This record gives sequence, structure tokens and C-alpha cells, in this order.
Amino acid sequence: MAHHDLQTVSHECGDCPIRHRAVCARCEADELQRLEQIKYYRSFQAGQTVIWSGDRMDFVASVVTGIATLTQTMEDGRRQMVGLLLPSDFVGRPGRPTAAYDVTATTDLVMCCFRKKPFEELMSSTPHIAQRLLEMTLDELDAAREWMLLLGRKTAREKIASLLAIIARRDTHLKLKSAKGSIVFDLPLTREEMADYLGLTLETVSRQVSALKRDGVIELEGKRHVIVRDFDKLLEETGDDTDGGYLV
Amino acid sequence: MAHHDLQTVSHECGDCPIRHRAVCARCEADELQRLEQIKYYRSFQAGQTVIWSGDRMDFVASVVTGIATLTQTMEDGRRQMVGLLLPSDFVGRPGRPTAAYDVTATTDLVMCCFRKKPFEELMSSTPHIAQRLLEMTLDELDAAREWMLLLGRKTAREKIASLLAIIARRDTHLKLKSAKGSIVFDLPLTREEMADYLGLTLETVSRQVSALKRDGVIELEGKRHVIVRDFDKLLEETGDDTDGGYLV
DNA sequence: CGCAGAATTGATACATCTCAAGCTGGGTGG
DNA sequence: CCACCCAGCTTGAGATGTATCAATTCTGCG
Repeated sequence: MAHHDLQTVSHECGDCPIRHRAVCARCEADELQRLEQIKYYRSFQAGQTVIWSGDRMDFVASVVTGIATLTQTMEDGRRQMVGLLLPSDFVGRPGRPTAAYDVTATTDLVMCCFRKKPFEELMSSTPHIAQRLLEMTLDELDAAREWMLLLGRKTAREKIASLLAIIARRDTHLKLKSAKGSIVFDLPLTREEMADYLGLTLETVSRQVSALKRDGVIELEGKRHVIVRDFDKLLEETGDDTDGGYLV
Repeated sequence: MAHHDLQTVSHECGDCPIRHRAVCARCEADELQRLEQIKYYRSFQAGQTVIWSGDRMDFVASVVTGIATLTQTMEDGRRQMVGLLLPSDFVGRPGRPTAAYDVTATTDLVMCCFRKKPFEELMSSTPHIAQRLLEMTLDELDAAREWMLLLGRKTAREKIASLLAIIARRDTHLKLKSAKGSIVFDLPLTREEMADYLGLTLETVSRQVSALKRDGVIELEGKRHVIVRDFDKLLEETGDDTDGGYLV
């Protein structure tokens, strides 16, 4: 199954689905050509580990399709997710020899990998890649800081609502639907993965999801399919500023 | 007092204390010269606000001396620190018109500010600044992810020990002392600021500091002056891997 | 059909928060 | 010079939210 995907994904940068958002977004035709020479695709099945923290890592990569996670694990097994990688997101750090986090495919996953050494050379010779990477890294830093507020100060209910809102927003964004009206999406994470994202236990996640359902904030079809009839109602549960709202 | 500092800090990039670590670290003489033209110093007293989240911000800056914090505040007043800025750290985001976080001076502070527009132009015309900024941003992202593990999964005691270890490490780093033997430093944060850093209440911070003292992990002289006789003992309390340890 | 992984639900324990009362030390004005 | 004052801090007692441990119940699949 995994090798299947490999076949169906185009190897031409020109019609790559993440062409305009990934680290290569700003590249000119000649730069793309040089990237083509050092790239290769790798596929992973849902659940597979891409790389373990501490392992030698001689590539960097873009997520093409599917979802991956970055997690840290403490000696006694406590786990915290520290990154959720969607299509076009970048994995790996130029100049670092080993992986700093466990990288796991949570869905079937295709990555566009670049051999690290030549990628680094390309980065220093052409500014477009470094420029785009800086932009993406700054975005990730902002996301990490919002995540820190969630982990440090939000209640369990607010955490769940926030995660649902993030996924809903991303999904509507990808589907180019408006953020008004009913929003429907599938959770790409298990309850345990949600717990690792939010700094909770899976039982608490389950309870709070049930509570939001009971309170009419969300509807569920099966365990993973979520329907949000009133997105503003969900936003009110996140604890965030209702900006674009009454004040200002 | 604040204007005092302004006088004592050199305006020559050549002998600037953060010359080799800040965003300008990689700059050649001619690039420095262009930076000189768009830079100016600003001083703040301990406790002063540098900028409020949402305010227009037409400069970016490096911390020269002192310590500043980035914090997010929720509508009901819950606060989470999301950045601790030490000398050489960078503030602001090129390309963004407003501040995303509250920036506060926790000690007397001197910043080297660059007017944003010319700085952005300089960034796109010379790669050295963007290169260094990318490196610094990647470091910050790593720090943010370690911070996320702390916020999501560590106990109150582990959080305190981790913060003390971070400050101790930084201090010995700045003073070029070895990490062995007694380490002595002053806490640059109040109990409340520590709480905002760690996602705790100030009462819990106070209790856990007292507990670490009672258990002989640290000693206190006054409220702020900390003595760590055995750094490894402190590290054991952080919950982190004791790397360089027994295994591997 | 029946099994295994995922999810839910319940009962209880416990860590941290909340509210409240003092303490401490450095600065100030009488 | 002393008494007072106040912000920062500590400590206590009780409340509460989340974790933990333990049963079930779903759900998809061989």
C-alpha cells in the first residue's frame, strides 16, 4: 500500500501539490532543477516511525501528503507532542547531524527528501530557499508559542476546543470553504495522540470530547468524524480572544 | 538611572558586547556600517513595558544588556510567558507590522533597535543577516519545544528544578565557569514571573522552591540568591535525561 | 463470530489551585 | 533613628480539576 502512493505522487516539481507552500516555494526554474537532482520520495504507513530522536539523519524533507508528528519522550515514558506536520511542512534542521525528536507518521505519509549535504550547499548558494525556510520557521515559532499558552494555562475543555478549532480551520483552509456554516472533518489523531498534543491523559480527552458533544458544541459520527454547526460557539470554548468580535 | 546605561554602552559595533552572538554576528565590515546607520539604542527600567501586543512596531531589536520577557495574556488575565530574552536575543519579526506579544523589561534593559523598513531591505540584499537570523530562530524553536515538554508533562518540582538549571547554565556560560563545583546566581525573575514561565501559580512556585531548599538541592540567601552545591543533584530533579550518564 | 485496539465511563486519589493569613526586608517619612 | 509601610514572599487549610486504576463498551476486521 505504501509503495502505491509512491507511484501516484508526481515526481515533477512543476505539478507538485505543495509547490507553492513548501520550502521550495520561492525557487526559480533553475533552482528547482538543482533541487530535483538531490530529492527522492519516501512513503510511510500510518503508525510507522520515520526516525527516532538521536538517530543520524542525513536528509531534510517536506511533507507532501499525510500527517506526521514530532514527539519528545521522558525516561519514564511521559510523552509530549511538540510538532504536528501537515503537507508542505518541513522536517529536519540544516547543520544538525541527528534527529532531535521522534518523527512518526500518523496517517499514510509521503515525504519529499533532500540529501542534507547538497541541500545545505544549495541553501548557502541560493538565497530563496533560506528566505522561505526563515519565514516557515518564524511561523512555526509563533505556533509553538500559542501552543505554550495552551499547555500552560488552558483548562482541559479549552484545550480540546482549541485543538478542534485548529484542525477545523486547517481543513476548511485546505478545502477552500468559508469558515461559516457547518464544518465537517475527520480527526487525524487518536485520543492518545490528542492527549500527547494537549498535555492530558487520554481519559480526560475522552471525557471532555463527550462533554462538548453533550453540550451541543460539536456532533460526532463514529469516533473520528466531527461536525461543527456553529464555529463561533466552538471558538468561545477555546478561551481565546474572540477577535473580529464585539469590541475593538 | 535608565539614561545612565545609555551613556555607558558603546555605540561602536566593533566593541559591542553581543557583537559575536547577535543577529549581526556574521556581518562583514561594510554590512556593519550599513547597520550602524539604521540603529539606535533604547533603555528601559526594570518593570517597564517595551511594547504591548497588538501595538504598531516599526523596529526590530537585539537585547544588549538585561533581560526581557515575552508574554501572552488571556481575556480573564491568565498569563503565560512564551519567551525569555537574554543579551544577544532578537525581538520582533521582519515583515510583521505589529507586536504579537507583550514585551517587558524584567531588569534594566538596553536594546539595540533597527528601523524595520531599512532592516528588511538590508536583509534581502545581504544574506549574512538572514542566515544568522535563521540559525537563531531555529535555536529558539528548539527551546520552545523543550519548554512545551516542561509545560505539558513535568511536575511542579521538576518545572522549578528545570528553570533553575536553565538559569544556572546560562549564568555559568556567561561567566565562563565550569559547570562543576558550586554554582551561585541571582534569580532574575520574581516568583510570579517564574510562575508565568512555568504555568504554575506563584504559591506553588514558592512551595516548591522551599521544598528543594528543605531537601538540600539548593540553598538560598535572601529570596533571590541561589547556591547550587551539586549541579548533578539539581539535574536529577528536572526529569530530563541524565545524558553523559551511565547508559549510552 | 469473535477478537484486538480504541474509546468510554466510573470511582477514587492526588497534585495543584484558591483563598486567606502572616512574614520579611528594604525604603521612607516623621 | 525608629516605626511604619508595602511589595514580594511564605505558609496553611480546603476546594477542585485532572490523573490513575479498573471495568465495560464500541468498532472494524480477519
